[in-house]
Amino acid sequence: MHSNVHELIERYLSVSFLVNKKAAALVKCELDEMTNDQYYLLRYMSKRNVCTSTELAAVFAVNKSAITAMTNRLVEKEMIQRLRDENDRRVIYLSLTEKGKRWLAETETKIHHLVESLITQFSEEEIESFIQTYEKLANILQKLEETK
Amino acid sequence: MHSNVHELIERYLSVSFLVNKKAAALVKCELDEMTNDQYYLLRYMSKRNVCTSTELAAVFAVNKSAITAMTNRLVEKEMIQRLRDENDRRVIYLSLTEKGKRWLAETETKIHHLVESLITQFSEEEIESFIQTYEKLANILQKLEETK
DNA sequence: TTTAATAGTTAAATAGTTGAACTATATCGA
DNA sequence: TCGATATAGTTCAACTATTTAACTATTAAA
Repeated sequence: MHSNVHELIERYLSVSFLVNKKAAALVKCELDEMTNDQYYLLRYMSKRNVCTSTELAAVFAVNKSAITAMTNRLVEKEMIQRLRDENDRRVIYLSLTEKGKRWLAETETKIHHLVESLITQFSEEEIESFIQTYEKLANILQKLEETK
Repeated sequence: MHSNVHELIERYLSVSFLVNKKAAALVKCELDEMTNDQYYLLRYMSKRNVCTSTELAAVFAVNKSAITAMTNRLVEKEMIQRLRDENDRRVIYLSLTEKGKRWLAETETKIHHLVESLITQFSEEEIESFIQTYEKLANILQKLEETK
């Protein structure tokens, strides 16, 4: 039983590494002139509608200065815009521009086709339970962070 | 049924992104003076015992010049060494030094404890079937690459 | 034996990241 | 109300990771 846990951990480390790298490479092929991080940033911002640097730093698990650099590049590309809060002038809201929304919509279509071609090779039950476990793991990681 | 697939894809994209970022941040905490990529590189090389730049480039899904840069840094840190093949003088074999082996062994212990604390929150059956699906996905991605 | 292919490196450019120091603004307690 | 403290975000220097194109060296193939 104990050595089994050890083996499961090894398998998990190897497979998660491999899938991450290969999936990132596939996603990248669909992103003309944009990077994977830029895609995920726009994707997250689009879901939240509006958000702040501090929030992004927490979600991406990086320093705020990394977010400043990334958002600067996205502002230059006219994909997002900054808007200062008039009540609390420390905070700056980030949101997608029309160009950013257009690009994201087109890209999401491509990425969905890509993921669909992979996901449909599994039964619906298998994928459903896979994602459920994955989401449990995400929750555990989220809570772990909150306790620190 | 069809809109369900769409939703599954969305859930997969969100959860895989989140887990990747949070897990990478946790792994990083255990790696003093080394980066996540450097850890995974040493880990892979250790499993293969000896390998080449070309092989690493394929596994990491990056250009060979990226591997040259990464291995240069690891040679500087005395974690790996280069050895030219005497039969085919184009190829250079990469392998861990004693220092590299020592560091990796210590680090693997830490990472295993980390993953164990997460993995043991699931039943053995749940983890087993999760990893099995994950491995199927890895195989699909591997084959997809080979056909290209 | 010229020509192809293969293995790896170099160099310039760009993206992502950290950590420390910084500006500006808001909040809180005496 | 004022002075200390906290919060939001930026700047800068240093570094890692990556790509693309041009390159060297070596091997294989016509």
